[in-house]
Amino acid sequence: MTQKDDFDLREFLPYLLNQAAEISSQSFQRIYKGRYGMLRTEWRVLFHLAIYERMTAKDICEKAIMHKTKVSRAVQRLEQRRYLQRKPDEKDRRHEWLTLTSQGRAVYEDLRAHAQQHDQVLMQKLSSEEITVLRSALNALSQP
Amino acid sequence: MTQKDDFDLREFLPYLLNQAAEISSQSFQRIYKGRYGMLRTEWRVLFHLAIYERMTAKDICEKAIMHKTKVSRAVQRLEQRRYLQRKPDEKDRRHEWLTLTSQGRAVYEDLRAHAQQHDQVLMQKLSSEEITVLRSALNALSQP
DNA sequence: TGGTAATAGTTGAAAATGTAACTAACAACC
DNA sequence: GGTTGTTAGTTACATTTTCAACTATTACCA
Repeated sequence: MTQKDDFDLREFLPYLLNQAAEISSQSFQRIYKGRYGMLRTEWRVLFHLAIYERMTAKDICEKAIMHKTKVSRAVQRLEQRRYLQRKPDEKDRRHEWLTLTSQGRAVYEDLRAHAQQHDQVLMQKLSSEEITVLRSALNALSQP
Repeated sequence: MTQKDDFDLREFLPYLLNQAAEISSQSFQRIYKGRYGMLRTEWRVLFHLAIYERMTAKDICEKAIMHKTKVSRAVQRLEQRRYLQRKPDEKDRRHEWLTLTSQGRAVYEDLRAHAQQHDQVLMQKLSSEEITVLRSALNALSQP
């Protein structure tokens, strides 16, 4: 099993990004899954609602770049657990405004603390210059 | 929908990495899916076999950090399409050596060309310094 | 006004993934 | 040599995701 080809997978950005994303997500997954039985889609929706306070499912789709069926199902499950509330828009009843309940916010606060701690651990693998450049590069790559 | 919280999702590495990985993978996905009906797991296995020539499924699991059931199923599908061949190890018949067929190599060559082109496009969003730092940071984060 | 198009969100079936249990082959130890 | 443990890989079943079709509501425009 020796490398033959001149093409190196470890230079191919989509591959590298996926690898890093996968690995760095795993330990955080253990937290939200272990503590609250949540899925990746669910913590993402929860975090967006905590940060932006009041959004429609559509808003979340756009911000989080998630398909609407994913969001729809995540919202359903978060609602079942009483982490969020829905309220139809008065003017346009196709829209539904979503907000966290106090219970949902409590879960967020807990997960956020773990997220920040988790980020600290990840960043220990990098120099502060690397962190700055990494963040800006990732943001640049995240623009479609 | 205004930002409230002091915690910024765009600083949280697992989130950022996922976002960047997702977006940067999409246009490449259109290629391998559109041209060969392949899945993400499949092109990964194909590329590993092209680059390392001769591996067992176990080797691929380790290199690509993929679960063995994913690899097993990807290998099955690649075999059905005659992109690879299996040959049991003489000495230890638990091992199976996997190699690409000429057809598989042809598919690889085609996809590799597209991958490199795709990488060029992605890198246009970044400065050359950013690219260097990004690659090394991603490699560091990929070590579990 | 009425008819067509567009939008927000949901649902059901099919495809993919994850988890755990399984088979087959080898190793190690008594 | 037989028992027990380990390893490579597959299979079965449950959970998620994807894709396309659907409902309900609003917008557009002749």
